[in-house]
Amino acid sequence: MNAPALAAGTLNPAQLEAVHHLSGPCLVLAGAGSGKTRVITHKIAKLLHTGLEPKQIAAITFTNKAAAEMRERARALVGPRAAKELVISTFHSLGVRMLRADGERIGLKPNFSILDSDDVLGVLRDCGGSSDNALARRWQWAISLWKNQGLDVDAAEAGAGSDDERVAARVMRRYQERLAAYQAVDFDDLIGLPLAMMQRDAEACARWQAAFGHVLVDEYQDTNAVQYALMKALVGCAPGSADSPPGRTPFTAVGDDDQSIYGWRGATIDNLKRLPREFPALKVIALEQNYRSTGHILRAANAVIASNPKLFEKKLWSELGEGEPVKVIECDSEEHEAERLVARIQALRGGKVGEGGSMKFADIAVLYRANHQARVFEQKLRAAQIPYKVSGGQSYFDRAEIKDLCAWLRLIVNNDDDPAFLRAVTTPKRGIGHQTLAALGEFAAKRKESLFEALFAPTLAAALKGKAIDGLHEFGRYANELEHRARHTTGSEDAKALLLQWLQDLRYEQYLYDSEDSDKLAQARWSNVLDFVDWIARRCGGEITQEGGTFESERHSVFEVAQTISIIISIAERGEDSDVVTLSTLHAAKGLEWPHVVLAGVNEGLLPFKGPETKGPLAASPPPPEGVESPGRAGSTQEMSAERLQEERRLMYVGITRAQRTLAVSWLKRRKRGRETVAGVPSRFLAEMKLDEVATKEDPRERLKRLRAELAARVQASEASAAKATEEVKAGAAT
DNA sequence: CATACATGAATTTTT
DNA sequence: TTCATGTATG
Repeated sequence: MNAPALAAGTLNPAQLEAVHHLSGPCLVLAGAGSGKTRVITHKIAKLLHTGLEPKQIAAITFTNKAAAEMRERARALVGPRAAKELVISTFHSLGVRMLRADGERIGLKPNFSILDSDDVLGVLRDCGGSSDNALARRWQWAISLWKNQGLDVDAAEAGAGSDDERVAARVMRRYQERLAAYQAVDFDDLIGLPLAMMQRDAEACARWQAAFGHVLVDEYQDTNAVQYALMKALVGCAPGSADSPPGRTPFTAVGDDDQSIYGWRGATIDNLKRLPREFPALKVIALEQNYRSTGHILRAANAVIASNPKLFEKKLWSELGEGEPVKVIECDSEEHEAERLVARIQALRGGKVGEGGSMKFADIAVLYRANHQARVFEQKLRAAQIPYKVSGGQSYFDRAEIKDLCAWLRLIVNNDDDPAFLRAVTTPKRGIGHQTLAALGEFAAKRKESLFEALFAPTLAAALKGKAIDGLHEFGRYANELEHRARHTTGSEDAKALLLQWLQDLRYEQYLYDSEDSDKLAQARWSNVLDFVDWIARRCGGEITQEGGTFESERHSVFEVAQTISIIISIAERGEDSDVVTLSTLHAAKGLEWPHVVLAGVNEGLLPFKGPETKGPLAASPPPPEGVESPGRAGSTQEMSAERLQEERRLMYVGITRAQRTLAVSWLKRRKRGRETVAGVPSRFLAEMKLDEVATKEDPRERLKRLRAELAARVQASEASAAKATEEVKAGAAT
């Protein structure tokens, strides 16, 4: 992917300018497919060349995947030694690094733990005294948005406009107290607390400002207010250092306002608007040559985005020729859409669409607005025996069995991590039930201690029955022992032995088989667990055997590895190289590209998305009074806000610009709405694409072929399922 | 009253 | 797909 059309090592004039502007603040407006990663990596190389140490260069991204990719690209340019030392990390990892080093200055123990969003949800349910998941999730969203805007509890409370918001603010106050008691932080704190630390502690602030000689920020348009503040603090705009500015650290922000699609989670384009004002010396460079798409595709993209107000003028062009016209596909229903799509994929495979010969499945992507749209496509692709993957499927680390084990690791790393304690103490079940834990919780709360600390209090005996106490003590002793061993076990071999022993102690495998009614599922989970063990063990270093020999790498204790666990990337998306069609949401597709792209469900209401009601985190707008019909139902009377519409338009723009060679856009003439089907309206964005040739109707011959293929697929599918069924019966009989 | 099953509805996502 | 709600049954 991202194959540059230029000869290796060559940059176009705009790219060169961006790379060579080293002395001051620089904003690179990188249009889609304009070679932005190239610019960043070349700039890193250039900075090294001018004498900066690798560890003085910070490149900040949003995802671990992007960071890994960037390091990889940099490695090709500057070699493995330098690449390894470059500080290429996400905002969050950088935050962790800062807090582990200096968190104590704001009262955070160095071994604080990081709550993932499920943990947070649990704590919030607890704090709010509600078992309603949906409600807790709204609180979670609201609190996260507040934090992303840099608001603390007091500010949130003061700004709360509705009753719902006041409740959320109250829950937030208790939530923050809990976090402090647990010595835990949530993901948003990983940005906010380092910022607070720099603002409150001049010494640490100066040290971090001196640490970097240049700061690069990728996907700058996705930054939120707090991330921007942290960036400014790092480059020397923090209040604490105003008296002695020895010159700010130069920085490079790279982004594209036309691809800003995360406003709903706190990203703000204000950060782009403010940059020229707050850094008058800012050099703005636009990258407008596109190396990805052909003329028809690019023209459609430009035409759509032209309807948005412009922050910076920018128009993409390419030298790749006109290519194929964009195709519009009209469909009778979602099923019909999926079938026509399958037909198209088969045609592409046969080399009948576009000029190219045999296409790989991996060259094709189907993009849509909302996850649930994938369902029909999956069904039809399976029926046609076309391999596919769905992006954004739940990550490896979301799986229950992995979370179980992570809870144990978190607990030994930070004994005060109560959510981890609760999960670990109950998995596997060891006869410690709700009663016991509730009593322990009350006891701990009274003493303002964590659950684990309370465990060994001599006075606990008064609150609990002897048997319960014994169970708890047994658990506590074991956790302590495990912690001790984890601290002193290094190297992958010993680590693996320790971890396997631990699983045996827990009888975890047995537990999986007991709690899962299908043995097959239990088996799959157990194999996940073993993968996890291997993965941790590998990170403990020591002798590693790889192709090409055996290496001695730096040794880490299991304890150290466990400390980093919640922030580390999931096991790389294995099987990424396999030849499968991609199904993805538009959001998840950002930054990726395919030779052939289909945008599905480009309907009014779906692509400029319009929910049943206007939504904010807490705007679960109360139902209108009896007899009053609220606007914005089936009839599209209620207009969405201009901001919202513009973000939807940018989403469309992102979708279009994912395509390299061919693009098809499909929409539904009829949509199901509850029980009845209603007429579908093509998205306004379709008209905005200003396509001149439109081939919308299904050709009768194509239709015949599709029907025949569909029939064959059904026969095949039923045969396959029959075969599978008999096999399962056989397998069942065997066991 | 609690559990089992069916039915329907569904923004977008990372850390 | 998942999640929550409603109905029917014990």
